[in-house]
Amino acid sequence: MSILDAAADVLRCFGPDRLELTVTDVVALRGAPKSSTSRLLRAMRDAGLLETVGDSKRYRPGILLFELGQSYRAGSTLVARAHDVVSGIVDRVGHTGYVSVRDGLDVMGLTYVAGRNVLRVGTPVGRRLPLTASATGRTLLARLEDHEVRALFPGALPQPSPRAPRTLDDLIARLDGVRRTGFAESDGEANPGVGALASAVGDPETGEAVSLCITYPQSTVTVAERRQIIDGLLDGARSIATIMGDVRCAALQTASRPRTPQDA
Amino acid sequence: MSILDAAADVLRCFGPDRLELTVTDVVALRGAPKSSTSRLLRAMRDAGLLETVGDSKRYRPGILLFELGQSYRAGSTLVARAHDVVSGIVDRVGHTGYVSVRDGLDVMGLTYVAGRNVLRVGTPVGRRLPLTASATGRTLLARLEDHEVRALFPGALPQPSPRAPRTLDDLIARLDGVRRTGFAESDGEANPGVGALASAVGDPETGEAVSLCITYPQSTVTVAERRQIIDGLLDGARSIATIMGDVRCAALQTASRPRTPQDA
DNA sequence: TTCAAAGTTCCGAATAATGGAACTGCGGTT
DNA sequence: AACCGCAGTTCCATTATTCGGAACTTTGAA
Repeated sequence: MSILDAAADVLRCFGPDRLELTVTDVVALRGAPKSSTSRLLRAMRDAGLLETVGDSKRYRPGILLFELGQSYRAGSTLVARAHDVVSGIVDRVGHTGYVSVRDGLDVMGLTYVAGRNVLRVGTPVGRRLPLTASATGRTLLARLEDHEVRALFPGALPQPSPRAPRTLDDLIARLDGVRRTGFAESDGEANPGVGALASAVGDPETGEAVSLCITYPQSTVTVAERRQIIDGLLDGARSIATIMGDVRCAALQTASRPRTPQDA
Repeated sequence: MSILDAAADVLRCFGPDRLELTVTDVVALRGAPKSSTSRLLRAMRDAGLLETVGDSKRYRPGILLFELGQSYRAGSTLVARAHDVVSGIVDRVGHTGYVSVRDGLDVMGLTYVAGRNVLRVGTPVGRRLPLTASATGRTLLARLEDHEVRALFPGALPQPSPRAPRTLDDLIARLDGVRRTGFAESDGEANPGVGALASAVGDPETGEAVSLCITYPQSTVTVAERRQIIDGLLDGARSIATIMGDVRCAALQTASRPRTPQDA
């Protein structure tokens, strides 16, 4: 194993729940000898990948990584366009929106637009959601072929919530719904009481795909608003798909005018 | 030079203007042999530090770095507190605010709160501003001893704008003003037509320090608003300083009631 | 098809990484 | 004060990686 892999491995030890790590923490998490770990962490600090908190002992990701994280977002015009669309919908309906991408079996929030409403859904930026149990995740899965989806889940489906799809066949059926209607809906799956509507677009050039999502406390959303959100998402996804030449965009399957509200 | 330093060096080649890089780009930027560079970039990709765009050729920072960048912010309760304070001021005055930290001779935006006003200042998150030519930078410099400031600038001062301090003595005089009044003001320095007010606090425990800043188009700010912003910043900085036990906070020097508006 | 530029692979030489053991520094305890 | 235990660091010979020049392959344009 190269020291680079080891370094990346160390970086992966950090997370929302592990913001700072000591040498022994990393030893416990990775099982590497402590001499190597001690040297590695110091080398990473000297290189600027990590910082020591205060004088010493505890390490955390360096500001260099923060800076690069920013350019990760900026690097994608697809993300920027999606963000603009979501932003417009948020302005109209007042609910919170965000843009996210698939990473492995999770979906990760990239950008966030706070709504005007008093009851707001917290920022999902940098947070992971299970791919199968979120509207946003299913819109991204719906862009894959069924056999690709099956290949992603060789074992049992993760079951983070009772309302999430239980079996692979269950999931595939819902993905089919997403492909027909152009959007996906979550009904308090990832967070109880929180609903979400989402639609995905991709850039065939680079292969990247993002999901546009609006979330809201389920108690506060009206039927008319739901309709408005769906229309906004579909129109937005469609316009981006047209610009980028994304033929796989599910929203394109949907005629621009009439649409039957149908679970997806 | 260890491969870790080389890798960090490569990461530093990315920036707002250089979102994607090829092997030859990196060769040109770092002067390293292209065989080594080719291998290095691939190793970094295999480790997950970089991603290749589309199928190949161009590299950009990986999602791992984005994720870590998020926890950089979340790791600091000081940043969170500062963000809350700034957020409150933004709610009251409608202008844009942000929280930033010093990194070398620059100041870097960490969080951003968009104002309600039509004329908004764009997001500075992940952006660098020169330390000497920004309100935010000078509040952070004012926390250092004069000799430490002199040590930071062995050569001539960077002169990004005609309104920025020209000489070291000039700068030190202004820092003294910051220490007395508790805040710093920028008068179209970093961006023409854009004013800013800032105040800094630190956490003596960890040694980290952040600057709270409100920016606005100079044409739209009234005298009363300016007063309101300054009061908000000073009160906020003072309350955080009290919680954290930061005796060096310049805002503490200022009595809670009367204050003479004075450039800083 | 040809060509130049960009990228990759190969190689021995040079360098850096490894992990066990010994060492240091720091609290807390007897 | 001396002792203990824990976290972290340093040392060392061994081992494995990395290095950069040159040769090779791929790419994209003419």
